[in-house]
Amino acid sequence: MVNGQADKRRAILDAAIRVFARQGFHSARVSDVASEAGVAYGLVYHYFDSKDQMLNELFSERWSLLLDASEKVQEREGSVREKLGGVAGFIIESYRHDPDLMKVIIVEVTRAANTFGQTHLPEIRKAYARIADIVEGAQGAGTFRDSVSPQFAAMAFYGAIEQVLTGWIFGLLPESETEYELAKAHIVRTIVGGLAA
Amino acid sequence: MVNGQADKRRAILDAAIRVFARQGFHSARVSDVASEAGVAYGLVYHYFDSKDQMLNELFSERWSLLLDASEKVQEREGSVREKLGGVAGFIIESYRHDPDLMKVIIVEVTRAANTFGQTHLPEIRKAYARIADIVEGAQGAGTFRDSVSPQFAAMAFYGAIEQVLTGWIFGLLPESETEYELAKAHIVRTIVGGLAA
Amino acid sequence: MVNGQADKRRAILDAAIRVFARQGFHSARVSDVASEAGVAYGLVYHYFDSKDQMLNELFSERWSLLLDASEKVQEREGSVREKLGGVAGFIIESYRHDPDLMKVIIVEVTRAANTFGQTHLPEIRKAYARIADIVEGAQGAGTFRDSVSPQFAAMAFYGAIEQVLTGWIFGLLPESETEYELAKAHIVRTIVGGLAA
Amino acid sequence: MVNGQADKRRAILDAAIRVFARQGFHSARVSDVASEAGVAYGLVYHYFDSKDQMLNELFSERWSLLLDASEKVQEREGSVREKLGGVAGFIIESYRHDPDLMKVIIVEVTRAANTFGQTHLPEIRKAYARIADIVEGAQGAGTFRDSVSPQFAAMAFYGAIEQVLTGWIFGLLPESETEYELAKAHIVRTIVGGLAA
DNA sequence: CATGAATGAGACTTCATTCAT
DNA sequence: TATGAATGAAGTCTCATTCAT
Repeated sequence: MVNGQADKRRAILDAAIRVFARQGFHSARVSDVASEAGVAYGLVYHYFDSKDQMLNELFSERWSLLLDASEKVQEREGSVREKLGGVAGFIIESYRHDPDLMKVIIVEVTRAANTFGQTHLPEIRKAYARIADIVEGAQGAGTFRDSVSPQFAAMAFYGAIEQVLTGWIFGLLPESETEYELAKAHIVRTIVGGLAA
Repeated sequence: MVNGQADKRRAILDAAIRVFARQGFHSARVSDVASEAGVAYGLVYHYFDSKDQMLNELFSERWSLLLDASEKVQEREGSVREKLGGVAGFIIESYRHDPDLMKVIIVEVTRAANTFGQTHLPEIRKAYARIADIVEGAQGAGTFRDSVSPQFAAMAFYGAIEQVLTGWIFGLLPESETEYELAKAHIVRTIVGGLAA
Repeated sequence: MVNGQADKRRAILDAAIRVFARQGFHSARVSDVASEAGVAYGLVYHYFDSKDQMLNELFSERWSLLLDASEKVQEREGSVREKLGGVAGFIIESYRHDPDLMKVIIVEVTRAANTFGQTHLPEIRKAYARIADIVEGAQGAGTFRDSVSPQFAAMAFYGAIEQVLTGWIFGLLPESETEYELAKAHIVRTIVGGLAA
Repeated sequence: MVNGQADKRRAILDAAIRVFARQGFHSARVSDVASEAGVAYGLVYHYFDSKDQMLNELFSERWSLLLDASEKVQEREGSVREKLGGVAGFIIESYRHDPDLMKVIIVEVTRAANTFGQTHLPEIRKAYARIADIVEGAQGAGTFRDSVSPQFAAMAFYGAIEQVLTGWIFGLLPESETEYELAKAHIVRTIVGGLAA
């Protein structure tokens, strides 16, 4: 069975997503992941070196998609709004597609300033840089005012998105297919055009 | 000596801030806090019931100040910009005053969706509500367009601020007295007026 | 292929010698043995019941040769010196022929007072008895003084040899073809004639 | 209670000696040591960093005494026989005083070519060097023939002693106060004067 | 014969918390 | 108040062994 191997590995990783999302990485025991996946304890260690490695892999797997998407968005022709909309859209789609995974990534990696955040800082930084590039382009073209640095703007933009996801995660913002679509537009409009009437 | 007591308690709390900021809450041992404070192991348990309680206290202590400030800002006369500027200003001043504490609050509580985040959700929610109130007021007055919900706008605004702090924490944004001042203005201008020229 | 079977089995056993010698029995994993032998994990268990059994077999295989040799030496005509020289010679030749195997035998069995040492005590005891018999014969013939018991003398003699091997194993004594030959003579001369001038 | 601390630490170390001697280091669980000492599991780790450290300390503690004794013996005036007798005597007395400890040292360290043996090789080597020095002195004085190297002679001498201890440990040689005394004399006589009549 | 995925008991180590002094 | 020894539950990781293919 050629997929038997890959399937179990995937099953463990998927179980890890659910367990990490539910209990948090630190409170999640490896045995929780194993039983969630319906496999024996030791099999987890057959496929992964450590509990940490699972989280690392989960993060990198998803984050590299985000980086690829940001890359493409930036290279494509289009207005700033379209480009920033592409980035926001991808992140929100990622959440829509697998909210647990995005929760884990945000809560355990992106904001975990000490352990995993530090480990993946280069990858994280790259994503911010992509956004900053977009802003910088718009400033060069005169579409954006240049009173704020591109890096600052990138942080504000990304932070706004992440916090909306956090709102959904914590149950502070209403969640629905419509809301997801609205959010994409709203985020960009808020950051680009501002809240002012 | 009536202050001897208070001093030791304070010393432990302050040590906890430094240790939690440096190592993260989970990696920090109670003994680390004790030795950072220069007191004996067991004394921590004389003043606090548990390791968790220290973090809870640290959070609530600071967060209540934020709530108070938001309250006052809202009640005071002034433009939306001034009000939002007041909130952003208070948060950034909090970071300027004690970066370690704000780091701990953001990393370990505000974004920790499972444990402490859940515990303090009511308090956290209250802060978001204050911001939403300000937005709602501006929408009622016609100063803000009402295409986005006040709650959504509040999240975007707060998220932008928090991410700027995160940028400082991670060393992704330049940090200086000037930068702090600029940030206050930039955040409000970005969210209220947008990035567009 | 009747030898295909035997070959794989032998390959595993030989690999075990190298791995046990390199890492020690306890630190050696069955998978280490398998990969050293270039066979699959489970095949080890096709040929052997357990990890222990490999060591047991390794020991018994070699030790029985030593017992046979001691037997023959004892029965043969000759002086005590020649007989003891025969025993010492055989042990040193064993080391010369396969140092890893002798290292494993000495380190993991002969001196392992609790586990394998106990298991193989009867076989080990037999070897000491052969040496004691030789000494006893010499004492009966008046060639050796009888102030020490044959058992005691046997231990001293065997211990001297084993420690010389240990010296080679640990790199404490120089090792070369010449040294091996010298050692054979020196050991016997030292024990029989003493160090005194 | 000023000795309370030291007592518990000692008790654990002493318990470790008994447990390691009985079950062997690898088969001994830390919990076995703790319950043998009558203390809680965790207290072992209050006093020692690891299971290994206990063995290391046990070894070094005793071995340094042996080194000191060898040092003194060598410096003292006296014949070679007296000097070698001093060394053999000290080792045998060590065994008489605490057979379990000597068993552990020999079985788990002195002959454990891989882990602990390697760790303590410098200390072990020093002891052999002391004996070699004595032999060298006797060869220089013409008391000993110089056909064997001092190092070789030292190994043979030390090996003979250690094997006698091994004989006691394994129950292969009779053990009694008288036997201990006899052994001291016999070992030296055997190595110095030889077995020949 | 051969493979290597799957199992699960076992052991070390950590560390929050308690307690005697 | 203050100390730090003492407790023991909990969790990660290892690895011998089994088993389905």
